[in-house]
Amino acid sequence: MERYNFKLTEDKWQKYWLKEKTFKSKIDKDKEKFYCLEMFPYPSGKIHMGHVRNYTIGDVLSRFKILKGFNVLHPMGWDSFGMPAENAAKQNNLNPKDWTEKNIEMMKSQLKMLGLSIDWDREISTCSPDYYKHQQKIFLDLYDKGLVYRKESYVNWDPIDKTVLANEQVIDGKGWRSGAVVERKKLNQWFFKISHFSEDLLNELDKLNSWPNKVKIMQKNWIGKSFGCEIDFKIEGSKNVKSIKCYTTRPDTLFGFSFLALSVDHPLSKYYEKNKDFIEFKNECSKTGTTEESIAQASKIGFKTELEAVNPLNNQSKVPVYFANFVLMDYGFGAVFGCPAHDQRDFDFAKKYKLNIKTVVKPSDQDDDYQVQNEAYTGAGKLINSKFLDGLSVPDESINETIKILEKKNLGKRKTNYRLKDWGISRQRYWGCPIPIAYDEDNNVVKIPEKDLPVKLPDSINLNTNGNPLDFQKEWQEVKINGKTCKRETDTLDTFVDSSWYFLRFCSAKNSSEPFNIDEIDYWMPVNQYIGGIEHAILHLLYSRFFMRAISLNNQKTNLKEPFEGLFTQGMVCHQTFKDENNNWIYPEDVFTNDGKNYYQIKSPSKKVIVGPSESMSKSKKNTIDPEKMVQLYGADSVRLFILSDSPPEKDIQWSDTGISASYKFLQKLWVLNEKIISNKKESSKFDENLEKFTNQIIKKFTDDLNRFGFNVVIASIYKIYTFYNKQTSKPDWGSNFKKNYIKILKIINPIIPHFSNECLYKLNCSINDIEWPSVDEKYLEEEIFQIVTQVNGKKRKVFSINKSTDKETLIKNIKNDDQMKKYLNNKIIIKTIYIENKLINFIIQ
RNA sequence: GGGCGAAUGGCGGAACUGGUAGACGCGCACGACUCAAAAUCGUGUUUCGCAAGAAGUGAGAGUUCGAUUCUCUCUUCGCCCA
Repeated sequence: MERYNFKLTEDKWQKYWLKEKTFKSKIDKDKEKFYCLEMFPYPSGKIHMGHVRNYTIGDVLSRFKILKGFNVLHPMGWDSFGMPAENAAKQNNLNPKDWTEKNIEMMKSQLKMLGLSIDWDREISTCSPDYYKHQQKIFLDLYDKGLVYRKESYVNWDPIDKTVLANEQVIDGKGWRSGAVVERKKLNQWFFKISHFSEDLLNELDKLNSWPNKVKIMQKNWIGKSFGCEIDFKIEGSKNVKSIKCYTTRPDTLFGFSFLALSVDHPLSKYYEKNKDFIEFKNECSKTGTTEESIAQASKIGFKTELEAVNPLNNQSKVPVYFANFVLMDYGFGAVFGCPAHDQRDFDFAKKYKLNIKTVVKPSDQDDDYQVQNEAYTGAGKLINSKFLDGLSVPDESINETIKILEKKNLGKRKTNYRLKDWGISRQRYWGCPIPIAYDEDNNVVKIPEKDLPVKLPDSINLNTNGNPLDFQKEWQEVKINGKTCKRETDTLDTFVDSSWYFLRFCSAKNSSEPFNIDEIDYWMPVNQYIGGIEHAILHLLYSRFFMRAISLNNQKTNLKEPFEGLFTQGMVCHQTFKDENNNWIYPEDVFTNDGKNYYQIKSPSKKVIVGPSESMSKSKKNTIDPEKMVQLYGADSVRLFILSDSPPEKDIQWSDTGISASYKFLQKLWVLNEKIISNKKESSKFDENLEKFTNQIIKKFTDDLNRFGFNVVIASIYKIYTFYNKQTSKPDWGSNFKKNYIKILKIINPIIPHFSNECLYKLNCSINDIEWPSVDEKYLEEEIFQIVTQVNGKKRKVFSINKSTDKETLIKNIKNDDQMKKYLNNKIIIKTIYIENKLINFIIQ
């Protein structure tokens, strides 16, 4: 008997799939389509276990759907623009393109080792001009639709590296590389008008029934719809300024008004441009980053003007006007009214500048003389100290009533506001998609004509520059458009743009004349199942939803809004962490143990290793396991089996050595069983009903579990199958229906361990090319004998095996007469008998 | 600070709409094979108890004939946002 040689087998079937183009997808309108997509990887060098988990889940689903008769599209590509390439190239004096392409080759070969059912003919790479030329076309289309605009906006500026930083490069307000305190700097930048769809993006979330609730809630909060009021505050103390417009969600606290705060970019700031103190203040403000978090954490500072704002509900009350660092021009009108008693930020500000703090809301369990003490009260209650508003219940009634009054007096109006801001897409980087725009001598925007697309990145580039390398490419910048000499835009697009439409490109991957073909997206879209990490729950998914809407806007040919019908977010892959006595991380492969408790370093076995908690695999903690090594050691099918087996896919999974080796051993056992079955020459004429029942029931459960992503339970079923069939083959008579059922089993395990299953089927002379998902014969799902649980006062006492045809009265009579049950029931009055058919009887006694 | 989620043996986890808690795997124990070990195979494995039996799904309450599942309060942990 041969041992299972996974190397030969996996190699054989991978070559077969490649040669036969098994997973090539074509439009076939007679078949129901299924578009399965996993988030495409960034080509960072090698695949990691997170990829293995993500792509295994998608692969099992794809293969399952193929066997179920769907026309499956399962493509793969590379999210290949981005900073790591630029950084790596800088460090090693390489070209980002070469670095990226090398990584893609490496990762592609690693993905192929996993035996994924990918249609590689549709492979795309976002850094290729073949891809980004279409992206530039889409950019120009959106520009024509008015969904793209240019405005001055702040960026995070690293004053030492003299470069713009992405939000994630700002750590605790400092540049990740230089450690310098990050400043705000104003630049002209391009924006997508995502806010045009705020309401629609919010509303349509309800229709995404196959998305995790969690993700929908996160998006909803991100869009942040709020109801409030726009108020005009009368201003005194200046001839030039009559009023200031302000947005607030809490107009009901107007009687607690004690200051008005403006953004330093508020139009009013022009009157202070020459004021030395103001300039200094503005400089101080620019030292805070641009994220909401950094603004929230920065200490609140203000610059007092001589102006006073009048309370619209009480002309007698006038309060000072400040410029303050915590007010953003992007939100509302760049002006907020301060009510310190009921907003913590306002409270802090008022304390600092010794402003009036007047309580106007009291909690329901407090008296009317309630006073806010050490912190603002933001909860519900009743209005007090607010004259004609007194007694209104906070928040709903009070807000609505106040707005009504303000509207009646023409002092303000109801307004809906969104937290969602327009999407800034300019990046001051080389390794991204060039923005297809130029500027003429008068700095007017000129579109690059479609015939001149793509605007290619220059191949040779000096990356060791301060700021954007493209700014130093004078020759590249120069372009003639309609006879006029223009200068190209040197900013490139945010890489989130690349991934906002790649799912469309897969439908027409090789189409060189257009980004996608309408007939093709009509057939394949939407993506039926999208699979990826929760970290993309907000931005990537929201941007993609925006793109689909932007493309469909005023489009005669398509009105698709939602790109992803189903979404699944998988958990992370974790592993134990190890440290030496000097607190340095150690790789798991440099560690050994004899008892599973004490760990030592392989290089110096006398040195004990400190075992830390299991955390998500990361290079910095050195707790990574290399998938390629695992595949070489145990085979792809073992790796696939293990990565699905130990935890539900939406939760984190612990990588374990014993776990992977258990999967490996199990396949060996399964192989031995298969060999035994192949070499069996015994004939049987006796139909085995039990075998038929087991097989049908397990197929039913298997199918249901696969449909609901219960992979870990599916694998438990595979183990059960082994045990059953192993016992069956130990019997003298296996049953005349043995082989038929066994082949069904080999088919249902095919999506999970495809190489193994193919090889077994092949050895049994079964056709590999048109495997069908086995159907279930309903008549074997029903049992004639039922286990009926008998309880007394809800406590389980005995389990009876009962024939299904037994009627209720006889059943209860028989159970009451059972010797063991008599112990509990004799001399007791039965008050009530609960009978659940074929399941349970509960006697309630006194 | 806000939102969302989770908590079940020594460990990872299972239990569809409330109805036999602990499937399946790991680990462990014992046995078989072996001179021996590894590998492999078999049996057992929630806790207490010799047993009958009792307790038991983070803690406490509630609804119910019956709660891992539903409701409330609390504790701890995780994720996201701030």
